Amino acid sequence: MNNQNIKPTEGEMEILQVLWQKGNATVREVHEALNKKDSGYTTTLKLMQILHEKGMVERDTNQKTHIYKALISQDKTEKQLVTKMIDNVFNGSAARLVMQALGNHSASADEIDEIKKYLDSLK
Amino acid sequence: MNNQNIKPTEGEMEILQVLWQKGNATVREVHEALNKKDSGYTTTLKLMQILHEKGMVERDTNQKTHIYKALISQDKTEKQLVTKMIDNVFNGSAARLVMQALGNHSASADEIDEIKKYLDSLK
DNA sequence: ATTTGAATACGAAATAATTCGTACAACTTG
DNA sequence: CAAGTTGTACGAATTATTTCGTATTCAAAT
Repeated sequence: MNNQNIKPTEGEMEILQVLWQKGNATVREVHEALNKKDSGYTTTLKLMQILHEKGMVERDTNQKTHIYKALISQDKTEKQLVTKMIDNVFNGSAARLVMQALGNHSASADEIDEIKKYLDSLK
Repeated sequence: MNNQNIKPTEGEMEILQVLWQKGNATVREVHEALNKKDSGYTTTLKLMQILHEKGMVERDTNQKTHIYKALISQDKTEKQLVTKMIDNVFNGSAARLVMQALGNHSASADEIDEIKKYLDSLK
């Protein structure tokens, strides 16, 4: 089984988010998307280089300005993080996580409808 | 607003889990509950002392063997972690987290019903 | 051609988190 | 009471992560 140990750090996750959203991007694009006022350009660069070393992203180095792209799947990575949280924080109960997530009025009415539809589709 | 900055590390979270579950416990009880083969007793002790320094737990030191108890609320802490995950991993969409959680860890039919009821109550 | 700007490379400092070693105090028991 | 056991305290080593400084390269513009 393809049991790659995907474990991006928090900083790495932020970058992966951007790559997943944009498809591919340069360091500068990522850095600007993150809009971090507390850390510089070379920090973002370094993290992206580390992601590359770890095999989580690939890059096209044909041009001077390299273009990065995520190699690990967003879905798999999300699943892993959620599973870990369910186990570590909610003692294995997905339902508890869900209710905690919704209780905080962080979901809009539209989102709630979407979820209901999804629940129906599960049967 | 009581905006205490609760930010337990991963190791601290593991210990808090045990304390929330047991109500209160000694270092040894926590250590054994965690059943960590990769780190020793004094590591658990140290972490619990740090939790105390940070004000996240209290302890009764009347006896030689101290008795610890969580001071921060399980609910608030869970909310914070979930909110953080929604922001960091799911770009602010609680719905996406919920669907990831359900698609994965297939919740039981009962759990799904429970969640639906819960969704209705939110309107 | 020289300067300037934008890029990468990468070691190393700074910070955060975990783990351990060891000293010492307080029980327990033979 | 002496020896062994169990506990706390806590500095320091280790490991992980983030951040930066600086060298260097390449390309564009003067």
